[in-house]
Amino acid sequence: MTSFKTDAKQDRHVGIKSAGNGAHKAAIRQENEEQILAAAEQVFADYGFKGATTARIAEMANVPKANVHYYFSTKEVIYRRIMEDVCDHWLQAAMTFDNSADPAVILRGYIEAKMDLSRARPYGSRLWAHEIIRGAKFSSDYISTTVKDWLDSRVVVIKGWIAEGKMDDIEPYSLMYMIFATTQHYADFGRQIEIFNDNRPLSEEQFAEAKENVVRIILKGVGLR
Amino acid sequence: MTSFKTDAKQDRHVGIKSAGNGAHKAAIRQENEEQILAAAEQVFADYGFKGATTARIAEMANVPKANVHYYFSTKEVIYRRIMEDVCDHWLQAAMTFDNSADPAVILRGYIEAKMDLSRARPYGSRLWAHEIIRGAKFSSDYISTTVKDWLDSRVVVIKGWIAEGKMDDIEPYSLMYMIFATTQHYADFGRQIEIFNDNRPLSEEQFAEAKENVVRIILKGVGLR
DNA sequence: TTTTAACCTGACCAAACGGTCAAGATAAAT
DNA sequence: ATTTATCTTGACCGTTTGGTCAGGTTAAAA
Repeated sequence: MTSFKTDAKQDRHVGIKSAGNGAHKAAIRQENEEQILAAAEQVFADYGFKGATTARIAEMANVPKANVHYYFSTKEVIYRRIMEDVCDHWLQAAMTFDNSADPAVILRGYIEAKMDLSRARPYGSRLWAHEIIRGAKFSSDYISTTVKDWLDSRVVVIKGWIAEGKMDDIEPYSLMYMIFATTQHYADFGRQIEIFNDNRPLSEEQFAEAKENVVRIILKGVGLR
Repeated sequence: MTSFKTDAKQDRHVGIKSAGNGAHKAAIRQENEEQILAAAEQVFADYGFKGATTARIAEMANVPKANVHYYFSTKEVIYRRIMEDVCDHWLQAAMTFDNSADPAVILRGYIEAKMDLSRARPYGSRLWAHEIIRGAKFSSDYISTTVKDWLDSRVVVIKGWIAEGKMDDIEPYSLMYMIFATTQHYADFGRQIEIFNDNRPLSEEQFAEAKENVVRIILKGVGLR
Protein backbone atom coordinates (compact mmCIF):
# COMPACT_ATOMS: atom_id res chain seq x y z
CA MET A 1 0.00 0.00 0.00
CA THR A 2 2.61 2.47 1.09
CA SER A 3 5.06 1.35 -1.54
CA PHE A 4 2.40 1.58 -4.22
CA LYS A 5 1.77 5.18 -3.43
CA THR A 6 5.45 6.10 -3.23
CA ASP A 7 6.17 4.41 -6.53
CA ALA A 8 3.34 6.14 -8.27
CA LYS A 9 4.52 9.48 -7.00
CA GLN A 10 8.04 8.90 -8.22
CA ASP A 11 6.83 7.66 -11.58
CA ARG A 12 4.94 10.82 -12.11
CA HIS A 13 7.82 12.90 -10.77
CA VAL A 14 10.07 11.57 -13.50
CA GLY A 15 7.57 11.13 -16.25
CA ILE A 16 5.86 14.49 -16.21
CA LYS A 17 8.60 16.90 -15.21
CA SER A 18 9.89 17.01 -18.75
CA ALA A 19 6.44 18.00 -19.97
CA GLY A 20 7.00 21.23 -18.05
CA ASN A 21 4.34 23.93 -17.81
CA GLY A 22 3.33 23.35 -14.21
CA ALA A 23 2.09 19.90 -14.98
CA HIS A 24 4.02 18.43 -12.10
CA LYS A 25 2.32 20.54 -9.47
CA ALA A 26 -1.03 19.79 -11.02
CA ALA A 27 -0.24 16.10 -10.97
CA ILE A 28 0.73 16.27 -7.30
CA ARG A 29 -2.54 17.96 -6.48
CA GLN A 30 -4.58 15.45 -8.44
CA GLU A 31 -2.69 12.54 -6.96
CA ASN A 32 -3.16 13.75 -3.39
CA GLU A 33 -6.80 14.63 -3.81
CA GLU A 34 -7.54 11.21 -5.27
CA GLN A 35 -5.58 9.53 -2.49
CA ILE A 36 -7.50 11.45 0.16
CA LEU A 37 -10.89 10.89 -1.47
CA ALA A 38 -10.28 7.17 -1.84
CA ALA A 39 -9.18 6.87 1.77
CA ALA A 40 -12.11 8.96 2.97
CA GLU A 41 -14.61 6.84 1.05
CA GLN A 42 -13.42 3.81 2.95
CA VAL A 43 -13.25 5.50 6.36
CA PHE A 44 -16.69 7.07 6.00
CA ALA A 45 -18.06 3.69 4.90
CA ASP A 46 -16.63 2.07 8.00
CA TYR A 47 -17.57 4.67 10.59
CA GLY A 48 -20.21 7.03 9.18
CA PHE A 49 -19.88 10.79 9.09
CA LYS A 50 -19.54 11.43 12.81
CA GLY A 51 -17.51 8.34 13.55
CA ALA A 52 -14.94 8.92 10.83
CA THR A 53 -11.92 10.94 11.92
CA THR A 54 -9.72 13.14 9.78
CA ALA A 55 -6.71 11.57 11.44
CA ARG A 56 -7.73 8.14 10.19
CA ILE A 57 -8.43 9.45 6.70
CA ALA A 58 -4.98 11.03 6.67
CA GLU A 59 -3.33 7.86 7.93
CA MET A 60 -5.06 5.74 5.30
CA ALA A 61 -4.18 8.22 2.56
CA ASN A 62 -0.55 8.33 3.73
CA VAL A 63 -0.49 12.07 4.23
CA PRO A 64 -0.18 14.19 7.37
CA LYS A 65 -3.50 15.27 8.82
CA ALA A 66 -2.77 18.94 8.11
CA ASN A 67 -2.41 18.08 4.45
CA VAL A 68 -5.95 16.73 4.34
CA HIS A 69 -7.14 20.16 5.40
CA TYR A 70 -4.89 21.82 2.88
CA TYR A 71 -6.77 20.12 0.05
CA PHE A 72 -10.24 20.00 1.59
CA SER A 73 -11.37 22.68 3.99
CA THR A 74 -13.56 20.45 6.16
CA LYS A 75 -14.56 16.85 6.71
CA GLU A 76 -18.04 17.71 5.48
CA VAL A 77 -16.72 18.90 2.11
CA ILE A 78 -15.02 15.56 1.50
CA TYR A 79 -18.12 13.67 2.57
CA ARG A 80 -20.49 15.60 0.30
CA ARG A 81 -18.18 15.28 -2.67
CA ILE A 82 -18.04 11.48 -2.42
CA MET A 83 -21.74 11.20 -1.67
CA GLU A 84 -22.90 13.00 -4.78
CA ASP A 85 -20.33 11.24 -6.93
CA VAL A 86 -21.63 7.85 -5.86
CA CYS A 87 -25.23 8.80 -6.48
CA ASP A 88 -24.41 10.25 -9.90
CA HIS A 89 -22.95 6.92 -10.94
CA TRP A 90 -26.13 5.18 -9.83
CA LEU A 91 -28.29 7.53 -11.81
CA GLN A 92 -26.20 6.92 -14.90
CA ALA A 93 -26.67 3.18 -14.47
CA ALA A 94 -30.28 3.73 -15.52
CA MET A 95 -29.29 5.08 -18.94
CA THR A 96 -30.77 1.89 -20.38
CA PHE A 97 -34.20 3.35 -19.69
CA ASP A 98 -33.64 5.97 -22.36
CA ASN A 99 -33.55 3.79 -25.44
CA SER A 100 -37.05 2.47 -25.77
CA ALA A 101 -36.22 -1.18 -26.14
CA ASP A 102 -37.87 -4.25 -24.67
CA PRO A 103 -38.75 -3.67 -20.99
CA ALA A 104 -37.07 -6.92 -20.00
CA VAL A 105 -33.84 -5.81 -21.67
CA ILE A 106 -33.99 -2.39 -20.05
CA LEU A 107 -34.69 -3.70 -16.58
CA ARG A 108 -32.07 -6.42 -16.88
CA GLY A 109 -29.50 -3.86 -17.99
CA TYR A 110 -30.29 -1.58 -15.09
CA ILE A 111 -30.20 -4.32 -12.46
CA GLU A 112 -26.95 -5.70 -13.82
CA ALA A 113 -25.33 -2.26 -13.92
CA LYS A 114 -26.45 -1.65 -10.37
CA MET A 115 -25.08 -4.98 -9.19
CA ASP A 116 -21.78 -4.28 -10.91
CA LEU A 117 -21.50 -0.93 -9.15
CA SER A 118 -22.06 -2.65 -5.80
CA ARG A 119 -19.23 -4.98 -6.65
CA ALA A 120 -16.89 -2.31 -7.99
CA ARG A 121 -17.48 0.41 -5.44
CA PRO A 122 -18.79 -1.06 -2.20
CA TYR A 123 -17.40 1.69 0.01
CA GLY A 124 -19.33 4.33 -1.86
CA SER A 125 -22.53 2.37 -1.50
CA ARG A 126 -21.93 1.98 2.20
CA LEU A 127 -21.25 5.68 2.61
CA TRP A 128 -24.57 6.40 0.95
CA ALA A 129 -26.30 3.90 3.21
CA HIS A 130 -24.85 5.66 6.26
CA GLU A 131 -26.09 8.96 4.93
CA ILE A 132 -29.66 7.79 4.45
CA ILE A 133 -29.83 5.77 7.64
CA ARG A 134 -28.88 8.78 9.70
CA GLY A 135 -31.67 10.77 8.08
CA ALA A 136 -30.15 12.17 4.86
CA LYS A 137 -29.12 15.34 6.69
CA PHE A 138 -26.72 16.48 3.97
CA SER A 139 -28.51 15.00 0.99
CA SER A 140 -32.23 15.62 1.41
CA ASP A 141 -32.19 18.57 -1.00
CA TYR A 142 -30.31 16.57 -3.60
CA ILE A 143 -32.66 13.61 -3.22
CA SER A 144 -35.85 15.65 -3.31
CA THR A 145 -34.76 17.35 -6.53
CA THR A 146 -32.25 15.55 -8.75
CA VAL A 147 -32.87 12.01 -7.57
CA LYS A 148 -36.64 12.36 -7.28
CA ASP A 149 -36.91 13.77 -10.80
CA TRP A 150 -34.80 10.90 -12.08
CA LEU A 151 -36.93 8.35 -10.24
CA ASP A 152 -40.25 9.83 -11.26
CA SER A 153 -39.28 9.81 -14.93
CA ARG A 154 -38.48 6.10 -14.68
CA VAL A 155 -41.74 5.48 -12.89
CA VAL A 156 -43.53 7.07 -15.84
CA VAL A 157 -41.78 4.67 -18.20
CA ILE A 158 -42.81 1.68 -16.08
CA LYS A 159 -46.40 2.90 -15.89
CA GLY A 160 -46.31 3.05 -19.67
CA TRP A 161 -45.28 -0.59 -19.84
CA ILE A 162 -48.11 -1.53 -17.49
CA ALA A 163 -50.62 0.46 -19.51
CA GLU A 164 -49.48 -1.34 -22.64
CA GLY A 165 -49.95 -4.65 -20.89
CA LYS A 166 -46.28 -5.49 -21.18
CA MET A 167 -45.93 -6.29 -17.48
CA ASP A 168 -48.01 -6.89 -14.37
CA ASP A 169 -49.78 -4.05 -12.62
CA ILE A 170 -47.13 -3.46 -9.97
CA GLU A 171 -46.72 -0.20 -8.07
CA PRO A 172 -43.55 1.10 -9.81
CA TYR A 173 -42.06 2.59 -6.65
CA SER A 174 -42.24 -0.78 -4.89
CA LEU A 175 -40.37 -2.30 -7.79
CA MET A 176 -37.68 0.36 -7.86
CA TYR A 177 -37.19 0.15 -4.08
CA MET A 178 -36.76 -3.59 -4.41
CA ILE A 179 -34.08 -3.07 -7.05
CA PHE A 180 -32.31 -0.43 -4.94
CA ALA A 181 -32.46 -2.60 -1.84
CA THR A 182 -31.39 -5.87 -3.38
CA THR A 183 -28.54 -4.56 -5.51
CA GLN A 184 -27.10 -2.35 -2.78
CA HIS A 185 -27.43 -5.14 -0.23
CA TYR A 186 -24.52 -6.90 -1.91
CA ALA A 187 -22.33 -3.90 -1.02
CA ASP A 188 -23.87 -2.65 2.22
CA PHE A 189 -24.33 -6.08 3.79
CA GLY A 190 -21.33 -7.58 2.04
CA ARG A 191 -19.72 -8.47 5.33
CA GLN A 192 -22.80 -10.42 6.43
CA ILE A 193 -22.95 -12.27 3.11
CA GLU A 194 -19.26 -13.03 3.48
CA ILE A 195 -19.82 -14.56 6.92
CA PHE A 196 -22.69 -16.70 5.62
CA ASN A 197 -20.42 -17.78 2.76
CA ASP A 198 -18.03 -19.50 5.22
CA ASN A 199 -16.21 -16.24 5.85
CA ARG A 200 -15.10 -15.87 2.25
CA PRO A 201 -16.06 -13.02 -0.07
CA LEU A 202 -18.27 -14.12 -2.94
CA SER A 203 -16.16 -15.39 -5.82
CA GLU A 204 -16.68 -13.99 -9.30
CA GLU A 205 -18.73 -17.06 -10.15
CA GLN A 206 -20.88 -16.77 -7.03
CA PHE A 207 -21.47 -13.11 -7.65
CA ALA A 208 -22.40 -13.73 -11.28
CA GLU A 209 -24.88 -16.37 -10.15
CA ALA A 210 -26.35 -14.03 -7.57
CA LYS A 211 -26.71 -11.33 -10.19
CA GLU A 212 -28.50 -13.70 -12.55
CA ASN A 213 -30.81 -14.87 -9.75
CA VAL A 214 -31.72 -11.31 -8.85
CA VAL A 215 -32.53 -10.50 -12.45
CA ARG A 216 -34.57 -13.68 -12.93
CA ILE A 217 -36.65 -13.30 -9.78
CA ILE A 218 -37.48 -9.67 -10.39
CA LEU A 219 -38.23 -9.98 -14.12
CA LYS A 220 -40.43 -13.00 -13.63
CA GLY A 221 -41.91 -11.43 -10.51
CA VAL A 222 -43.30 -8.50 -12.46
CA GLY A 223 -44.40 -10.66 -15.38
CA LEU A 224 -41.68 -9.80 -17.84
CA ARG A 225 -40.06 -12.07 -20.42
CA MET B 1 -42.22 12.77 26.29
CA THR B 2 -41.04 14.10 29.61
CA SER B 3 -44.51 14.16 31.06
CA PHE B 4 -45.15 10.63 29.89
CA LYS B 5 -42.14 9.36 31.73
CA THR B 6 -42.88 11.31 34.89
CA ASP B 7 -46.46 10.15 34.91
CA ALA B 8 -45.52 6.55 34.45
CA LYS B 9 -43.07 6.80 37.29
CA GLN B 10 -45.64 8.30 39.60
CA ASP B 11 -48.22 5.74 38.61
CA ARG B 12 -45.91 3.00 39.53
CA HIS B 13 -44.89 4.85 42.67
CA VAL B 14 -48.46 4.81 43.92
CA GLY B 15 -49.63 1.58 42.44
CA ILE B 16 -46.85 -0.69 43.53
CA LYS B 17 -45.76 0.72 46.84
CA SER B 18 -48.60 -1.04 48.59
CA ALA B 19 -47.46 -4.31 47.10
CA GLY B 20 -44.32 -3.84 49.20
CA ASN B 21 -41.45 -6.28 49.06
CA GLY B 22 -38.98 -4.12 47.18
CA ALA B 23 -41.16 -4.01 44.11
CA HIS B 24 -40.82 -0.27 43.86
CA LYS B 25 -37.05 -0.33 43.53
CA ALA B 26 -37.30 -3.11 40.99
CA ALA B 27 -39.84 -1.10 39.05
CA ILE B 28 -37.55 1.93 39.05
CA ARG B 29 -34.71 -0.15 37.71
CA GLN B 30 -36.82 -1.70 34.98
CA GLU B 31 -38.31 1.64 34.02
CA ASN B 32 -34.94 3.35 33.75
CA GLU B 33 -33.28 0.52 31.87
CA GLU B 34 -36.11 0.47 29.34
CA GLN B 35 -35.96 4.23 28.99
CA ILE B 36 -32.23 4.14 28.37
CA LEU B 37 -32.41 1.22 25.94
CA ALA B 38 -35.19 2.86 23.93
CA ALA B 39 -33.26 6.12 23.73
CA ALA B 40 -30.04 4.33 22.84
CA GLU B 41 -31.73 2.38 20.04
CA GLN B 42 -32.69 5.64 18.43
CA VAL B 43 -29.37 7.39 18.97
CA PHE B 44 -27.36 4.44 17.71
CA ALA B 45 -29.66 4.24 14.67
CA ASP B 46 -29.02 7.90 13.93
CA TYR B 47 -25.27 8.03 14.48
CA GLY B 48 -23.82 4.51 14.51
CA PHE B 49 -21.73 3.11 17.33
CA LYS B 50 -18.87 5.58 17.22
CA GLY B 51 -20.99 8.59 16.39
CA ALA B 52 -23.52 8.04 19.16
CA THR B 53 -22.71 9.79 22.43
CA THR B 54 -23.69 8.74 25.91
CA ALA B 55 -24.63 12.34 26.61
CA ARG B 56 -27.21 12.26 23.83
CA ILE B 57 -28.57 8.92 24.97
CA ALA B 58 -28.93 10.32 28.47
CA GLU B 59 -30.62 13.47 27.24
CA MET B 60 -33.08 11.49 25.12
CA ALA B 61 -33.80 9.11 28.01
CA ASN B 62 -34.31 12.03 30.38
CA VAL B 63 -31.71 10.88 32.87
CA PRO B 64 -28.35 12.39 33.86
CA LYS B 65 -25.43 10.95 31.95
CA ALA B 66 -23.94 9.42 35.10
CA ASN B 67 -27.14 7.47 35.55
CA VAL B 68 -26.69 5.81 32.16
CA HIS B 69 -23.39 4.43 33.43
CA TYR B 70 -24.99 3.39 36.67
CA TYR B 71 -27.27 0.98 34.81
CA PHE B 72 -24.96 0.00 31.94
CA SER B 73 -21.21 -0.12 32.45
CA THR B 74 -20.26 0.96 28.92
CA LYS B 75 -21.71 2.20 25.66
CA GLU B 76 -20.73 -1.09 24.07
CA VAL B 77 -22.85 -3.08 26.53
CA ILE B 78 -25.95 -1.12 25.58
CA TYR B 79 -25.19 -1.48 21.88
CA ARG B 80 -24.70 -5.25 22.01
CA ARG B 81 -27.83 -5.75 24.05
CA ILE B 82 -30.04 -3.96 21.52
CA MET B 83 -28.28 -5.56 18.56
CA GLU B 84 -28.92 -9.12 19.62
CA ASP B 85 -32.46 -8.33 20.69
CA VAL B 86 -33.29 -6.97 17.24
CA CYS B 87 -31.79 -9.96 15.50
CA ASP B 88 -33.61 -12.39 17.77
CA HIS B 89 -36.90 -10.85 16.75
CA TRP B 90 -36.00 -11.29 13.11
CA LEU B 91 -35.13 -14.93 13.61
CA GLN B 92 -38.45 -15.51 15.31
CA ALA B 93 -40.24 -13.98 12.33
CA ALA B 94 -39.28 -17.10 10.40
CA MET B 95 -41.21 -19.37 12.73
CA THR B 96 -43.59 -19.93 9.84
CA PHE B 97 -40.94 -22.14 8.25
CA ASP B 98 -41.44 -24.69 10.98
CA ASN B 99 -44.95 -25.85 10.21
CA SER B 100 -44.64 -27.67 6.93
CA ALA B 101 -47.43 -25.92 5.11
CA ASP B 102 -47.62 -24.65 1.56
CA PRO B 103 -44.36 -22.90 0.56
CA ALA B 104 -46.26 -19.86 -0.70
CA VAL B 105 -47.99 -19.52 2.67
CA ILE B 106 -44.73 -19.91 4.57
CA LEU B 107 -42.83 -17.41 2.45
CA ARG B 108 -45.67 -14.93 2.49
CA GLY B 109 -45.88 -15.18 6.26
CA TYR B 110 -42.17 -14.62 6.66
CA ILE B 111 -42.02 -11.64 4.31
CA GLU B 112 -45.05 -10.03 5.93
CA ALA B 113 -43.66 -10.55 9.43
CA LYS B 114 -40.35 -9.04 8.33
CA MET B 115 -42.09 -6.04 6.77
CA ASP B 116 -44.12 -5.52 9.92
CA LEU B 117 -40.96 -5.53 12.03
CA SER B 118 -39.44 -2.87 9.79
CA ARG B 119 -42.52 -0.79 10.34
CA ALA B 120 -42.74 -1.40 14.07
CA ARG B 121 -39.08 -1.13 14.99
CA PRO B 122 -37.20 0.91 12.40
CA TYR B 123 -34.52 2.12 14.78
CA GLY B 124 -33.49 -1.41 15.62
CA SER B 125 -33.21 -2.29 11.97
CA ARG B 126 -31.09 0.76 11.35
CA LEU B 127 -28.83 -0.07 14.27
CA TRP B 128 -28.28 -3.50 12.78
CA ALA B 129 -27.57 -1.97 9.39
CA HIS B 130 -24.92 0.26 10.96
CA GLU B 131 -23.38 -2.75 12.63
CA ILE B 132 -23.07 -4.75 9.41
CA ILE B 133 -22.00 -1.83 7.26
CA ARG B 134 -19.10 -1.10 9.51
CA GLY B 135 -17.97 -4.70 9.28
CA ALA B 136 -19.93 -6.57 11.96
CA LYS B 137 -17.12 -5.98 14.45
CA PHE B 138 -19.23 -6.87 17.49
CA SER B 139 -21.54 -9.37 15.86
CA SER B 140 -19.48 -11.60 13.59
CA ASP B 141 -19.39 -14.43 16.15
CA TYR B 142 -23.12 -14.24 16.63
CA ILE B 143 -23.77 -14.19 12.89
CA SER B 144 -21.40 -17.01 12.07
CA THR B 145 -23.04 -19.27 14.67
CA THR B 146 -26.63 -18.51 15.66
CA VAL B 147 -27.72 -16.64 12.57
CA LYS B 148 -25.87 -18.85 10.10
CA ASP B 149 -27.38 -22.01 11.62
CA TRP B 150 -30.79 -20.41 11.40
CA LEU B 151 -30.26 -19.39 7.78
CA ASP B 152 -28.83 -22.72 6.68
CA SER B 153 -31.77 -24.61 8.12
CA ARG B 154 -34.15 -22.43 6.10
CA VAL B 155 -32.03 -22.93 3.01
CA VAL B 156 -32.47 -26.68 3.47
CA VAL B 157 -36.22 -26.25 3.54
CA ILE B 158 -36.15 -24.19 0.35
CA LYS B 159 -33.92 -26.73 -1.38
CA GLY B 160 -36.52 -29.32 -0.42
CA TRP B 161 -39.23 -27.31 -2.15
CA ILE B 162 -37.07 -27.04 -5.25
CA ALA B 163 -36.33 -30.75 -5.24
CA GLU B 164 -40.04 -31.47 -5.01
CA GLY B 165 -40.64 -29.16 -7.97
CA LYS B 166 -42.73 -26.81 -5.91
CA MET B 167 -40.77 -23.75 -6.99
CA ASP B 168 -38.16 -22.65 -9.53
CA ASP B 169 -34.54 -23.67 -9.18
CA ILE B 170 -33.34 -20.50 -7.48
CA GLU B 171 -30.19 -20.31 -5.36
CA PRO B 172 -31.83 -20.12 -1.89
CA TYR B 173 -29.27 -17.68 -0.49
CA SER B 174 -30.01 -15.20 -3.28
CA LEU B 175 -33.67 -15.42 -2.42
CA MET B 176 -33.12 -14.94 1.31
CA TYR B 177 -30.80 -11.98 0.71
CA MET B 178 -33.45 -10.41 -1.46
CA ILE B 179 -36.00 -10.80 1.32
CA PHE B 180 -33.59 -9.38 3.91
CA ALA B 181 -32.69 -6.46 1.69
CA THR B 182 -36.15 -5.52 0.53
CA THR B 183 -37.93 -5.79 3.86
CA GLN B 184 -35.23 -3.97 5.81
CA HIS B 185 -35.00 -1.27 3.14
CA TYR B 186 -38.35 0.05 4.34
CA ALA B 187 -36.74 0.75 7.72
CA ASP B 188 -33.13 1.52 6.83
CA PHE B 189 -33.92 3.74 3.84
CA GLY B 190 -37.20 4.97 5.28
CA ARG B 191 -36.04 8.55 5.11
CA GLN B 192 -35.29 8.24 1.38
CA ILE B 193 -38.67 6.65 0.73
CA GLU B 194 -40.27 9.44 2.71
CA ILE B 195 -38.57 12.08 0.55
CA PHE B 196 -39.69 10.33 -2.64
CA ASN B 197 -43.20 10.21 -1.19
CA ASP B 198 -43.41 14.02 -1.22
CA ASN B 199 -41.70 14.23 2.16
CA ARG B 200 -44.42 12.28 3.93
CA PRO B 201 -43.96 8.95 5.69
CA LEU B 202 -45.81 6.11 4.00
CA SER B 203 -49.39 5.94 5.22
CA GLU B 204 -50.78 2.68 6.53
CA GLU B 205 -52.45 2.11 3.17
CA GLN B 206 -49.28 2.83 1.22
CA PHE B 207 -47.28 0.53 3.44
CA ALA B 208 -49.83 -2.23 3.13
CA GLU B 209 -49.71 -1.88 -0.64
CA ALA B 210 -45.91 -1.98 -0.63
CA LYS B 211 -46.01 -5.10 1.52
CA GLU B 212 -48.39 -6.81 -0.86
CA ASN B 213 -46.27 -5.81 -3.87
CA VAL B 214 -43.14 -7.20 -2.28
CA VAL B 215 -44.88 -10.49 -1.51
CA ARG B 216 -46.35 -10.73 -5.01
CA ILE B 217 -43.13 -10.00 -6.89
CA ILE B 218 -41.04 -12.41 -4.85
CA LEU B 219 -43.56 -15.28 -4.82
CA LYS B 220 -44.22 -15.04 -8.53
CA GLY B 221 -40.53 -14.45 -9.15
CA VAL B 222 -39.59 -17.82 -7.71
CA GLY B 223 -42.51 -19.59 -9.33
CA LEU B 224 -44.75 -19.99 -6.32
CA ARG B 225 -48.53 -19.85 -6.20
C1' DT C 1 -36.06 4.29 64.80
C1' DT C 2 -31.87 2.91 62.96
C1' DT C 3 -29.26 0.63 59.58
C1' DT C 4 -28.37 -0.86 55.15
C1' DA C 5 -28.53 -1.19 50.32
C1' DA C 6 -29.89 0.71 46.22
C1' DC C 7 -30.45 4.85 43.43
C1' DC C 8 -29.04 9.58 41.88
C1' DT C 9 -26.02 13.26 40.03
C1' DG C 10 -22.87 17.53 39.59
C1' DA C 11 -18.31 17.91 38.96
C1' DC C 12 -14.45 16.14 37.15
C1' DC C 13 -10.64 13.86 34.00
C1' DA C 14 -7.56 12.07 30.47
C1' DA C 15 -7.96 11.13 25.73
C1' DA C 16 -9.42 12.16 21.23
C1' DC C 17 -11.57 15.35 18.21
C1' DG C 18 -11.75 18.90 13.90
C1' DG C 19 -9.41 22.44 12.54
C1' DT C 20 -5.47 26.21 12.58
C1' DC C 21 -1.05 28.14 11.84
C1' DA C 22 3.61 29.51 11.24
C1' DA C 23 7.57 28.14 9.23
C1' DG C 24 9.95 25.45 6.00
C1' DA C 25 10.48 22.94 1.34
C1' DT C 26 9.81 22.70 -3.57
C1' DA C 27 8.97 24.01 -8.22
C1' DA C 28 7.27 27.44 -11.60
C1' DA C 29 7.69 32.12 -13.39
C1' DT C 30 10.47 36.23 -14.05
C1' DA D 1 19.47 34.21 -9.72
C1' DT D 2 15.53 35.78 -7.60
C1' DT D 3 10.87 36.03 -6.72
C1' DT D 4 6.49 34.00 -6.29
C1' DA D 5 3.08 30.53 -5.64
C1' DT D 6 2.07 26.19 -4.18
C1' DC D 7 2.87 22.22 -1.27
C1' DT D 8 4.17 20.17 3.38
C1' DT D 9 3.98 19.42 8.28
C1' DG D 10 4.84 19.35 13.50
C1' DA D 11 2.92 21.65 17.01
C1' DC D 12 -0.86 23.54 18.87
C1' DC D 13 -5.92 24.86 20.54
C1' DG D 14 -10.58 24.90 22.19
C1' DT D 15 -14.19 21.49 22.42
C1' DT D 16 -16.25 17.09 23.03
C1' DT D 17 -15.75 12.42 24.30
C1' DG D 18 -16.59 7.95 27.45
C1' DG D 19 -16.19 7.05 31.80
C1' DT D 20 -15.34 7.99 37.11
C1' DC D 21 -16.35 9.29 41.72
C1' DA D 22 -17.58 11.27 46.06
C1' DG D 23 -21.31 12.57 48.41
C1' DG D 24 -26.03 12.90 48.40
C1' DT D 25 -31.24 11.02 48.57
C1' DT D 26 -34.61 7.42 49.01
C1' DA D 27 -36.79 3.19 50.27
C1' DA D 28 -36.50 -1.42 52.20
C1' DA D 29 -35.00 -4.27 56.11
C1' DA D 30 -34.02 -4.94 60.96
